Amino acid sequence: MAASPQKVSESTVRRLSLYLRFLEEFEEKGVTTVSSEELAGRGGTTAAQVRKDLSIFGSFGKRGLGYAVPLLGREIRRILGLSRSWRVALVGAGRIGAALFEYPNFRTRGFRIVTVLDHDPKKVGRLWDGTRIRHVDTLEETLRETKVDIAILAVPEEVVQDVVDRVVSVEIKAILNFAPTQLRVPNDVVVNDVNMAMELEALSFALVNRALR
Amino acid sequence: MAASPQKVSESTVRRLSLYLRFLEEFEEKGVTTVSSEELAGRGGTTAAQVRKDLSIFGSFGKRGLGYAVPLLGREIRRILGLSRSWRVALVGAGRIGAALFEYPNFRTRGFRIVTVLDHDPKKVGRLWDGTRIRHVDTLEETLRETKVDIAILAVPEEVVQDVVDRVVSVEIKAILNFAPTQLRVPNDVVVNDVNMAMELEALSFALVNRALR
DNA sequence: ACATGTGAACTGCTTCACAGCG
DNA sequence: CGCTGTGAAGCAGTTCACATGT
Repeated sequence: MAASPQKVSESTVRRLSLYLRFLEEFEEKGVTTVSSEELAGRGGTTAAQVRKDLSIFGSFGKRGLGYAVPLLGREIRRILGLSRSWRVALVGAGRIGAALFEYPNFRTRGFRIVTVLDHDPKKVGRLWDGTRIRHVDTLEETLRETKVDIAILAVPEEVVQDVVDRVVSVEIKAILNFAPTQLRVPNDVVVNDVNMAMELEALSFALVNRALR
Repeated sequence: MAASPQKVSESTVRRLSLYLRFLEEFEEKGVTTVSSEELAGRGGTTAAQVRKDLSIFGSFGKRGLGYAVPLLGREIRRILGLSRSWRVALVGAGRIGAALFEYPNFRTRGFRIVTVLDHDPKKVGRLWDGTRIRHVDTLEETLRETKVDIAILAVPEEVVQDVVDRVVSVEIKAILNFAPTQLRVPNDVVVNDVNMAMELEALSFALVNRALR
């Protein structure tokens, strides 16, 4: 049943994203049915885990057969909220901002960058693929006018908390943060961090402790 | 004591990175001692968690007092393997690669990008801040010659598995992957993924399910 | 007196194993 | 018969609470 799920762990959500990607690959190859075994085999998880993850949201499979690829794809998209498109603001048009703007996987998943803001007067006014860069001083008005749902922050760590406070003040509830700083936000706002230095540090730890495994 | 730790969870390692960052902030402010309470307060964790995390590796605090900031910083750097410097190769000099190359937090933590590789003949031969871009065809020789420890992959998903296989073939044991693909590697190789589309999808899910919290 | 270090209790995620159903 | 869906068991990570040491 597609009933209201009780509690969904962060890891389950991440795996759903993964399954969706695999399903799309299967779909391209013209595969119409997959088993939990096959879905698990592709990535780092188990068949039981796949079934548990999906069962939180309903029963999408056919016993003795498996899951219908296009149907399961649709269901996961719906669960993740990807059947609609999301309006995204990019704050910070530096190198990271530029890379993100070009990143093809955002668009294909329904994330539309409708707003770009920057501090640098030399960049303000420029057109990026049809989107005019506006000054970060106009953040509040701009985000309101362009009806932004999600803010991506690619600004220096020194200013990121200021930017967050302003983003939160216009009722934005979801933030993707690229600055290596722990943000303070009200607890109805969701923040996801992409911390590249932290990822390298985890690799460093793994290398040093390679012996004990 | 700094004895051989049994089992260290991924989350503990991530939090150590975080603590280190906070310690550096405290150090800048001239604070000489912090309690687990203060370390936890800064970021999203608890005092008990801080003490548990640290106790895996030794006892670095003084009862009744707290932790000496510079000492604990040194210890965490040692634990994470950050007392030495790591030689890093950047494969892919596109937008994401360029952003990463400029990213200041890599250098300050001892990650030195000593090698840049790209596919595009127009980019090969260029100097990026003293590092000459070499053709990805020379990957094996170049990584060996430049004694690379860690490879950062910022290449299109269509080619990433090929690149991984070649990187693995020259005995590199740590990979930071920016392509939205589950990589196949031997199990003595550690891979960390930075999947920005997945992060946005998690935000999408959170927005859709905001009601039930 | 105060904050660490740590066993014990708890919570939640993962794996197991099998009943249920096409 | 085969593979899903799921309660129960197992395991890992977190929180609690207090003994320990300065």
